Amino acid sequence: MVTRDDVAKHAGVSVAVVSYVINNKAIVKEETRQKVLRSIEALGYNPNLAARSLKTKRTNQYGVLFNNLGNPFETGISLGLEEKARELGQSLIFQTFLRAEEEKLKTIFMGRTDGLILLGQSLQETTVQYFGKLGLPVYSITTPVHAHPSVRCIDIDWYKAMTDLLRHLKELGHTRIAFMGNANAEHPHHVRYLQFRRALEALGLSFDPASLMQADGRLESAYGVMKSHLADTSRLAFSAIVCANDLMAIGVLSACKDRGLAVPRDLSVAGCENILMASHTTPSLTTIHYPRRESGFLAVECILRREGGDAAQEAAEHLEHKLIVRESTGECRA
Amino acid sequence: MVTRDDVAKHAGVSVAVVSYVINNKAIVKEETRQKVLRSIEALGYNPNLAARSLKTKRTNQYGVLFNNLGNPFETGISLGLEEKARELGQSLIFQTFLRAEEEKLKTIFMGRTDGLILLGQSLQETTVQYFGKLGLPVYSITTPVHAHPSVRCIDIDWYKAMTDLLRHLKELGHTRIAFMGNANAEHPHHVRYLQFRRALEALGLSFDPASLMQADGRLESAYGVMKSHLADTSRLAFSAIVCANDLMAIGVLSACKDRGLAVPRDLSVAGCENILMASHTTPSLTTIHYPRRESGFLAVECILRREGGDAAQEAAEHLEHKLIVRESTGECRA
DNA sequence: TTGTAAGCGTTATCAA
DNA sequence: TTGATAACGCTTACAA
Repeated sequence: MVTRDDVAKHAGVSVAVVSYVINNKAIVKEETRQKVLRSIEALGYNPNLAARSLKTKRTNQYGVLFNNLGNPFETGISLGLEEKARELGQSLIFQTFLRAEEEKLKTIFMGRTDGLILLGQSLQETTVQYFGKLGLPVYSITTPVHAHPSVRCIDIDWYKAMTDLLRHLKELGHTRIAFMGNANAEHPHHVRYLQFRRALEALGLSFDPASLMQADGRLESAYGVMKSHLADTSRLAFSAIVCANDLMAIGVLSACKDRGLAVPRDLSVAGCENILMASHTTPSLTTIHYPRRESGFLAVECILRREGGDAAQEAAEHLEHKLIVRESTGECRA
Repeated sequence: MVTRDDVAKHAGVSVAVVSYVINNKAIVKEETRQKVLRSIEALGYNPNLAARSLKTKRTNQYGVLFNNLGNPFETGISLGLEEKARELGQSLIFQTFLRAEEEKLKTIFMGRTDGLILLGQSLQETTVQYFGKLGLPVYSITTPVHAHPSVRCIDIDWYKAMTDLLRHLKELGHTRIAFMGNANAEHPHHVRYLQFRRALEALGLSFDPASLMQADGRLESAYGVMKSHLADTSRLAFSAIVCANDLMAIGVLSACKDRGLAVPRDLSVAGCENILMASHTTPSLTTIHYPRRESGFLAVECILRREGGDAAQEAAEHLEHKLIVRESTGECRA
């Protein structure tokens, strides 16, 4: 390996000067600077990042915890994260978050990371404190970590989003609207459920608890839940269903197809997130667009500047959702 | 930050002993070992990974270069990589590969990586040599880097896979079969195209050059190409089409739907890879299953053991594809 | 079985 | 404007 010492020797200067040149300290005489640069080029030298990190206490690496990269929603955010990180000269370490291995995070990231970005997880008290003590900022996309105000959250305004979607359904004549998703407090979809309920109420519609379809976010899960629901029920208690994400909506579509239910004639189906597939299903899916790339951008920008909560929150307010009306929602005929 | 020195002081031993304990050197007396462990626990100590890397020249990190994580195929492989890496205590740095920034890889990964895993890219001569000189192994999934035998490639046997698929189509009576994909030599789909042609020939079928539909792998691209092809053509010159990946096949399905072409009645459509969506389109998609997770496993296992080419190649031969017949292919009626 | 001390490749302080 | 040199936190001979 070519080290800075080799460069110094080759250029006939001291090791310090090489450092100065690399780090663009202005003090170096242009002539020596060129000499050093030529040596760097000639030897093919690249600074050892581990050594630099050790000295500077800065890694230019961030840990990204995801639940399931197979979910195009998380993937979309990751793409935004990666793009912005690269632009700003930062690297990302991607890891599946496993609750059982939360403790390991401390070990894995020690001295290797300048902060953490969560894609919907809720860390434990002690973990957050640990990183806080180390001065490592933690940002969360989509899921507020209520217990820890130090963890900043980046998300769209789900109340507004749900209001847009429900108003659309109401205008089509729907009054009995179901919800599919995981409504438990620890789940990332909890916020969506809560705001769905709030928006529903604000529009003067009531919610039948029996119309809460618990599914875990995966397509197969939604498919299974809907299929057995349709098997058990002679007549649906709702004319429209809002799914916490598009994957589940697609699962619902599949189940309806299997059971001979026509969408949107017999049932209107809406998703959230607007993943690519949402526009290529049959029928195509009405959904709420979530600015995934932009939220990734924002997270990296904020964490790099270590901006306090206010700035992040303010920026997050500019994260705009958008109602996308397609074929899967139609007039209520029931 | 708590360092090893703090632990040593707290436990009343020398720094070396702390290291011995951490690295499980057997020589430490059980009593002192416990004492040290208690101190580690009490202080909440975790070894600084940058410092360790600097000393040991081992990072337990691997760089993963992808083209587009938005593609579920790459995502699937990444999930396999991540799962196995975590199991083996390794971390992954994910980066989009940009040809224009290939040079930067040397800088970004210097001293921070034990090797590179490519998801379909072809690195330049100099880059490969650079990493070779550093002793960093490079593995490629799906795309052989012909110029560099040192870069090991992990892939399924596309000749066999295409033969299975084409035999299926032939049995349905198809003789005029189109191909959609990027057939250029540098593109990851090139292998699929080549083996498609070989398999076609081996089955005694001929290929009409006009039936090569160039699309870049994305759904939208395929959709556009197919749509304009259908607009320009009064009568299709083929009765079946094989797409180099499922995304494009889904785009073709969309285009057919838009143009009022019934699949598989008017046209049989097949994809490759068997992504999740392939079983949820209308009609569902006939395709070749690619063991994405397994190929990710294999890549990490091989790169960790720094296994030579033969072992990797042999292992890769156990990577089994599988023909999945669904609704999108049917009897030839033309 | 434990301790001392020399590095790993940097950065940064302080003199020169 | 440059050059010594002391860290950074760790591993690992080698000595004790």
